[in-house]
Amino acid sequence: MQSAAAARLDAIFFALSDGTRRSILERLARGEAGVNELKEAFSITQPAISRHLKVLERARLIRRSRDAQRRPARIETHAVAEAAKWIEHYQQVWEASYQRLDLLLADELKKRKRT
Amino acid sequence: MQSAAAARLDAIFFALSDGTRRSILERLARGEAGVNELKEAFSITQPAISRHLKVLERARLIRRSRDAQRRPARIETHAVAEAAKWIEHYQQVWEASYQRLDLLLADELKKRKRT
DNA sequence: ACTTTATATAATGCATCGGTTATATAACTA
DNA sequence: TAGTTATATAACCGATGCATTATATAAAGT
Repeated sequence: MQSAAAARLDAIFFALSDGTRRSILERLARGEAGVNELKEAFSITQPAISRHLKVLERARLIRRSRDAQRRPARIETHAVAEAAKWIEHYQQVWEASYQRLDLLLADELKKRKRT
Repeated sequence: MQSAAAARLDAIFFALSDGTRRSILERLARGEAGVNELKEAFSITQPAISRHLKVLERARLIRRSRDAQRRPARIETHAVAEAAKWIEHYQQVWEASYQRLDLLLADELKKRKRT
């Protein structure tokens, strides 16, 4: 079984892998919105929007609240920060390895000059 | 039709949405590896590894080269930077909106104090 | 030429995606 | 209670995902 952290990253990156969902997030970053408002902005049906929101909710990229019949969605910042953290860590590991390689090559050059 | 940039982000985030693929990337961040070496590290079959590499290649998260029969994979840094950039931009937009909301609330408070 | 090694591809099975239409539910309104 | 509004859920469809096993290809070695 995967770790819980890995499963969360799965859900987050998967949610971000769809252009419509990223657009929804960008819309929500400017303020909360309900299903109907989003439906207008993206010309797909209401059920399609509801399902996208469910995916975003599963990844905890959004939270939903209640306002009479409306169930406005709003951004939850923690999840995307998790994704950012993974990327950052990954880049650091790569950077470290790249620098080691750099030294290795420099070393190799020195040896060749000597012989 | 989606923009080319959006399609690239789709591919990148999708590639990152699988734990095995992220692990492969982390392994590759420490140095190039061929299909067989990866197969040992992750207990899945060789065709499964080949397919994961294809997904990573499609997202341009890796490049492959040739070394006799081996086709070692290595990290390509540009793609993950694109993902990082989207996240950063998104966070900034959210931050801006959050600050506007802050001001709005502060304003609202002032009004209430006055009345 | 034959064998070995490394990898790719095809065929298959089962699950999930992303959209649709049709229908159900929940919350308010007259 | 009946009607309206906002959203959710179910059923379906065609496409795709991810794993498997079996087979093909590419490059070297003998």
